[in-house]
This record gives sequence, C-alpha cells and structure tokens, in this order.
Amino acid sequence: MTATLDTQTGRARVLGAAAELFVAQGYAGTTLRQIAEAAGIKAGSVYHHFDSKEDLFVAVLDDGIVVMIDAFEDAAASLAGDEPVSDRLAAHVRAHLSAVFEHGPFTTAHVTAFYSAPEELRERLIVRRNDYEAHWKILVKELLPHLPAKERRLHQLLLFGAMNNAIEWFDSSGSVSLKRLSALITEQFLNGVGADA
Amino acid sequence: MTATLDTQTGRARVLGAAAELFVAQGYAGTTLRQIAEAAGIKAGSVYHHFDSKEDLFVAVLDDGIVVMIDAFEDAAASLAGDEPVSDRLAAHVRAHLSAVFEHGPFTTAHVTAFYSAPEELRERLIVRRNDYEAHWKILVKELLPHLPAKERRLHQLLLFGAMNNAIEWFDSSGSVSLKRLSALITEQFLNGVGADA
DNA sequence: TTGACGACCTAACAAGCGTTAGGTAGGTTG
DNA sequence: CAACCTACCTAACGCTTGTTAGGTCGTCAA
Repeated sequence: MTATLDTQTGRARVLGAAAELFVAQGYAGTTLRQIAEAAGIKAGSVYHHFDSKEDLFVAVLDDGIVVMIDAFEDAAASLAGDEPVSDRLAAHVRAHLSAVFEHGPFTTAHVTAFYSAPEELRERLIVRRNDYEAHWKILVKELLPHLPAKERRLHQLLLFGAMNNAIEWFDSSGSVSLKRLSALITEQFLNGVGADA
Repeated sequence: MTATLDTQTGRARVLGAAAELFVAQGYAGTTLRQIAEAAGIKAGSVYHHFDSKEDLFVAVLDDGIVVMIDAFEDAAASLAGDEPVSDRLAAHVRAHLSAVFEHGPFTTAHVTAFYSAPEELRERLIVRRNDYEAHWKILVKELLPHLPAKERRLHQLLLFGAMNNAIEWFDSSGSVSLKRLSALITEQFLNGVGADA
C-alpha cells in the first residue's frame, strides 16, 4: 500500500506509459527507453517488472481485453432483456465505443497497435480477442435470428469495422457525442440510410 | 526499355518490395535492408532511387492513392448515371474493395501501414488522402440527398470503416467473393439488417 | 576513343536498439 | 542485528539501424 492515488505504483506506471506510447507509435516504433522515461524510471528497470518488450506488449493488450469484456457484461447486466432490439444493440455499441474512447489507452491499443506487432506476437493475442468476439457473436445471434449464420458473421465484422475505425476520426470532445454516435451506428446498422427510411 | 515484363526495372522493384513489406510489418518494423534484399539489391543502393526511408514510404502511398482514384473514376465512367442508388453505390464499393484487395500492395498500404508511420510523416500524406475522400463526398451527396450534410459525413466515415477494416478478415480466395461482399455492404448500408427488411 | 551517366556495390559511420550483470538503498521479517 | 525482498540504478554488451562516401562496370552519345 505504498501507491498514491493518481500516481500509481511502479508496474502499473510502466504498463500505462507503454499503452499510451504503443497507441501513438505502434509496437516497433516505440522504444523501451521511451516507455521507461514516461514511467519515470530507467530503461533497464523495466525488466524488473516485465521479462521482455513482447511480454509488456501482451500485458497491455491483455488488460485492454479485460476492460472490453467488463464493459460488455456491464451493458448486458443493465438490460432487462425484453427491450427492443435497437435499444439492446445501442447499449452494447455504446459500451464498446465507451471502452475504446473513454477508458484509457489499454483498450485503444487493441485497435491501433495490434496490427503494428510482429505476426508471431499477434498469434499470442488472438485467443483473448476471440473471447471478446464470442460475446458479440451470441448477442448478434440473439438480436438477428432471421439471418443465416454466415451472413450474420459478415454483418458483425462490418459493424466492428465501422466502430473500430471511428478511432481514426472520432473526437470525443467534438460536436458529436459518443452517445449520438452510438445511436447513429445502431440506426444505420439496423435500418440503413436509404431514402425509404 | 531495358525492363522485362514481370521483373520490373530498379526503381519500380524497390517500390513494390517496399509496399509489400510496409503492409506486412508497418513503417517502423520494416528495414531498408529487408526492402533492398526483396528488390535484389544492396541497402545502400536504395539511395540511388530515393533520398530517404520516409520519401520511399511517401512514394508508395502516393502510388496507392493514384490507383484508388483511378478505380473510382473507372467505376463512375462505367455508369450511365440513371441507375438506382443501390447499383451506383455497389459499383463504387466494389471498385474500392477491388482496388484495396486485388490491386497490389500499394493501395493496401494506405489502409494498414498509414497509421504505423510517425505522425509527422502522416501529415505529408493527408493531402492526397483528402483528394480521394472528396470524390466520395460528392458521390454520397448525390446518392443520399435527403440526409443533412453532417450526418452524411458520419455515415460516409462509417462506410469507410466497414470497408477498410475488411482487410483484417476478408480472404479473397475464401468462400465469400469480393462481388458478394460489395453487395452485402451496399445492402447493409442502404437498408440495414433489421428484421423488417 | 573519350567522356559522361545510370545503376549498382563495398565498407563504414554514429546512433540507437533490446537486453543483461551487478550493485545500492530502503523496508520488512525472523 | 542479520537476512531478505522489492524497486530501482549504472554501465555496458552485441547487434541493427538509417545513411554516406567513394568506387566499379556496362551502356550510350559525340
């Protein structure tokens, strides 16, 4: 219990600094010396907490997935289950976007830094990723039972694409709120933008 | 005219090798020695064709944008203009996906490698990017005149997200053809996947 | 034949990389 | 008091990085 409230203890500081830098510069573009400096220690000391740069990266993304899954389950718990499809989907879309945009760099790292890592490293992470996507698969099956499984999968992937790519342009302090964006994505996904709406 | 047909001349070989490696490993993760070896020359010789690694990267992405814009204009030219909205949009979606998935690594680099580059480098490239997105802006305005401009922009960005993120999962040699994917994206975008369809 | 040029090579440079060995200071435990 | 642990530091290691200077060799124009 030597940690203060806003300035975390050693390991957590390194982890947080690493997450932020991995998001901004990618895996290969970030050096251990940068991470160490951002955490207020020297490069060699990073190895007191983590065995290698790869392990540190995995730890960052593992933390991210935990946050994502928690957000999903919180959203599910907040629903009675008898709401309209659009409300249920909107709640989960919002949970996903909130996790990515408002809950620190760990979740964001999953979207931006994942593909900057060497392929061999990615394989270590896919297991956890699939865990989160499995949650969504069950949800989407429940919400869209009329679709054949194969198409349902494709639509789910397209939804993920639309949500995750928002990281390249969405500004959470801009004129469009995250709540509104969630509603817009849900509306487009379920009803489209055609003139007949 | 010393170039053979499949094995290109020096500069083009370097450019192609660089594009492929940037796509697979990102900007920071790719070394000039790897590029040189893939092009069949030595690292120092790269500097006969390009002034720096950064310039080489910019050249790759510039080539990519040219292909994208050409694909867009070809699609526009193949249309009479009086087709239904869904047909016109489908043609352009297909042109975009075809450019990204079937026309070499230059276009792909724009989607996967862009964000692996240092921020300062990205700024050099945004100008060309906006050029391509402007084409789409005009098209979407024509196709969806009933939407307010602000929403139209958001929906366009979501469409781009869905299309570009497909690079993380779409397998052009798999059971889903690019043609079918284009139709699916268009259908979802215009009409949604809700049960009332 | 001479000269210039393009396309490459060799060999090296300073800087930076991930990583390691060994040390130090302070707190906790027996 | 001694032993130990945690959390760091210093200093270096071998290696790779982007980049450069200077050289070679074949082709082409005058």
